[in-house]
Amino acid sequence: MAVRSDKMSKFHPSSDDFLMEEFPFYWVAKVNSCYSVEMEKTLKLLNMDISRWRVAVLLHVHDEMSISDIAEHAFAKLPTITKIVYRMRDEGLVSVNISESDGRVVIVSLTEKGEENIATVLETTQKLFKKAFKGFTEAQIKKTNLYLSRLFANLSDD
Amino acid sequence: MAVRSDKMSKFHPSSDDFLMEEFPFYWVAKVNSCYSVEMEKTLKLLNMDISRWRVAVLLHVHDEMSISDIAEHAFAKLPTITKIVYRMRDEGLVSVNISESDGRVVIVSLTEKGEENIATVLETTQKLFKKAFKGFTEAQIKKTNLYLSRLFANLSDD
DNA sequence: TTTATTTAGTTGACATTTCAATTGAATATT
DNA sequence: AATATTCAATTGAAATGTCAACTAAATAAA
Repeated sequence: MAVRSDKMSKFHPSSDDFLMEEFPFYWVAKVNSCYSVEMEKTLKLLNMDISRWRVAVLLHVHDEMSISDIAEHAFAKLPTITKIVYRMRDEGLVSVNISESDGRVVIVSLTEKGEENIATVLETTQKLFKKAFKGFTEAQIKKTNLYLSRLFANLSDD
Repeated sequence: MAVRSDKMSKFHPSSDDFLMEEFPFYWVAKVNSCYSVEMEKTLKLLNMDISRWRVAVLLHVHDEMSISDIAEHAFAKLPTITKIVYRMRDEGLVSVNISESDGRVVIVSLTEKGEENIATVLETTQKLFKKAFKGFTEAQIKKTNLYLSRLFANLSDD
């Protein structure tokens, strides 16, 4: 037990022998940032950004979502998504309708223009994803997902 | 070759059998977001936020850094870091000096108050890190770091 | 049925982030 | 030495994200 906590201590920023490069959350932030920057390069050509992209790809996969569904899966707060959605509506990328079964709920879906737009983005970013996973086996990608999902589960466990 | 690209295709958002939960960058963003939210809870008690924390922990580890060094390691743009640094200076957390060897360079370091502050944060966030790594062996943490660092290397490789 | 509570979303004020343009120091070129 | 170029950092304007307070619909409690 003493040995185990000794070995593990270096992963905590308070430790004397702590190294940033050993800290998973450093790498998570670094990869996330780098991925965002690379995506932005492609998205800028289509007057999109990471926020619009996240919303659009969710709608591409799920067809119809409420504002709070989107907020949950796009990792942003409700007011943030509200504003992104109406920005995207003003740009003709999504359509916005009130749910028939529940008058409080706003249903968002991609317009034709939105679908075309995301198709272009997906086509263009293919190369990026290929490059990102270069040298990874299927098993390694799955393991990456597994470790990350476990970190997430641990963090959100109360 | 055909088999391999078939197996790998589901990790690309353009694929028909794509699932968000199989997409590493989805998990990266999710973990990053959840980590940030949890950290903010602790940091708020000390009038800090993620930005100040990132700068402070870098200075805690490296003692002295230029603005652009900080920008590079804190994953933010130069103007962003400039403003965070002077905000932190106004709050008495860091001191700011012009480099003696190069008049363009601004050297930033933690003040005593800044060090005290980060010590408190580190103490308080110990629990969070313990929780996050619960069930992880040392080897698994290292593997997580390895996979993430490989994703990063691939992404930033041109 | 009336009232209270919960839930989904919106709005305005505010802090923060970013881009584009700029300053000024250091280096390279002529 | 004079000029041009590059580099580090700063600034103001514009866009974005978030909190707190609010509206309105749905549900629960009285």
